[in-house]
Amino acid sequence: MRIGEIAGLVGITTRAVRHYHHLGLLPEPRRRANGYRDYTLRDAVLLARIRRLTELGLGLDEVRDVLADDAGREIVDVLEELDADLARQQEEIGARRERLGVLLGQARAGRMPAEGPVSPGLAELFGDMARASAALPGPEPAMAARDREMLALLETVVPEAERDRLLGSLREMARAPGAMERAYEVYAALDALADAAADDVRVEETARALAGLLPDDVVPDGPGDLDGWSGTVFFADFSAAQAAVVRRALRIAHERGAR
Amino acid sequence: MRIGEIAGLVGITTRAVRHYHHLGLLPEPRRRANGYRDYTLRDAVLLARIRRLTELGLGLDEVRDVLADDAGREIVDVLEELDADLARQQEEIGARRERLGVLLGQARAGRMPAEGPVSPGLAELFGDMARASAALPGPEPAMAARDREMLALLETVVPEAERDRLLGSLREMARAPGAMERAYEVYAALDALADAAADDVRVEETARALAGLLPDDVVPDGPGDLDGWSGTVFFADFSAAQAAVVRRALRIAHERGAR
DNA sequence: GTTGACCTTGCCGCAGCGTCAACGTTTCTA
DNA sequence: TAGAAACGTTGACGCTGCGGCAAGGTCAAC
Repeated sequence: MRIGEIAGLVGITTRAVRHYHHLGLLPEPRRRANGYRDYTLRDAVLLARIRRLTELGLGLDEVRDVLADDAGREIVDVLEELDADLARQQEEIGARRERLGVLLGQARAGRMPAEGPVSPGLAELFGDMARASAALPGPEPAMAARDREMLALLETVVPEAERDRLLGSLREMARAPGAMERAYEVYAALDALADAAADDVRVEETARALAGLLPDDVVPDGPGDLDGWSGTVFFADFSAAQAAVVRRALRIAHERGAR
Repeated sequence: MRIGEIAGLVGITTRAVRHYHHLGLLPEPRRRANGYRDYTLRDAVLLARIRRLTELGLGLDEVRDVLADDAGREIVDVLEELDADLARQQEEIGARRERLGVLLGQARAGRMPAEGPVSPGLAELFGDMARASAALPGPEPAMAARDREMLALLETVVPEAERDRLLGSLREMARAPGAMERAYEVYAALDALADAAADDVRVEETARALAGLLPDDVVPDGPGDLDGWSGTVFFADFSAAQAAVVRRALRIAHERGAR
């Protein structure tokens, strides 16, 4: 048989056959006078075994191991490991499909947030925001979108355990009567401070309003938390007045928490 | 932020961040005086979106598509396609695990055939052979192992539909009373002809015995089927007498089938 | 001053082949 | 009998999503 014939017989490509030669999985057969490889039925038998093994999901080096040792002992280990691996993959895919299903539900309903895929809990919070915003006159404050971005970032940043606690606090806050309306007032007030200086007279009252919204347990451990690079980065595209509001609000909330 | 800081914040590696730059997924940020990349919070937000999307299983070019068009329309298509893809993968893996489970059962019972993984039906046939052989005195004829190899090859070679029919015929044949014993007599007789010439006196009776075992529908369409290269390959390491037996048996079975 | 932890660009490697390229051989057809 | 189509040969690059290493430059701390 020539290479095309054996490949067609076994149901693989000639390229794969040569690849197996290259890897030493299949010994090079004798050559004809013209240099063509000349295969026998035994090669086909071997190739068929290789194909069956690879179709199970074994890597080519594992195939080589299995073909090499006739112990019949090691193959059990390889197969068990492979099965465990496949089981893990199945679970992973299942989890992904679950998240995907939620996202697809949002996306189909036209409620795919611009922030990209987020957890169900956060998606619900964003939905509440959308409803609250729709009930208010005028366009949504830019700061609201910024806040959602920050929350989406926060969600991917914090570890799992803390994430649930944090999300819980947020949703609890959002469910408080009138909280959404007050939040949107703060957003609007912050928008109004987009070009203001740090000593603007509106800073203090906006900070108080913001502090009134913050749950105690989403406040960082100390007000010094936003002083290092994280602070400069965090406020990178805030106006001086906006930054001042946030700093002041955190300080107020922190003092309140300390009492 | 420097690259290590943003990478740590978002939970990816610096290498990945640079990779995203290279692919144009994430715009290169400004550089500091020393050449270091200087990231902002917006970059972190973007990176977090990228991470969430890749964790869903999107490829990086799909991520780029999703990030690029704000239509919100295309993302539904991408997600649906992805979900369908994942569903297909799950089914594939499930099928593989099923086959693997059968194999593991065989392997754990020490009944892993030397021919490698085969279908449950063929495995059962091989099991019958093993039992029949164990009940007979002496070692198993080499031709029996050769036959199993051929059957395993045949199984991977023929298309699905025909495979089931063929396996059915084989198992029916194997269940006929005394068939296994007669088969092993033929194997032994063929072994005995390993060095014999084509005109050996034992050829005719062995061929008759073999023909008596063959179901009509596993006989090739015509006896000419084994005359081309497939014949020379098929008989490549048969002795002249063994080849003669098979040819004669096929002819007998074919004539019988024609009547 | 020197260590150690950063940063820079750039290139190789991975699995399992697909896909040219550039060329020789065989076989079918006009 | 010539030419084209369909095979074969070796060799090399491409794909995904980065990891890892090399050979430096930079910065803060001891």
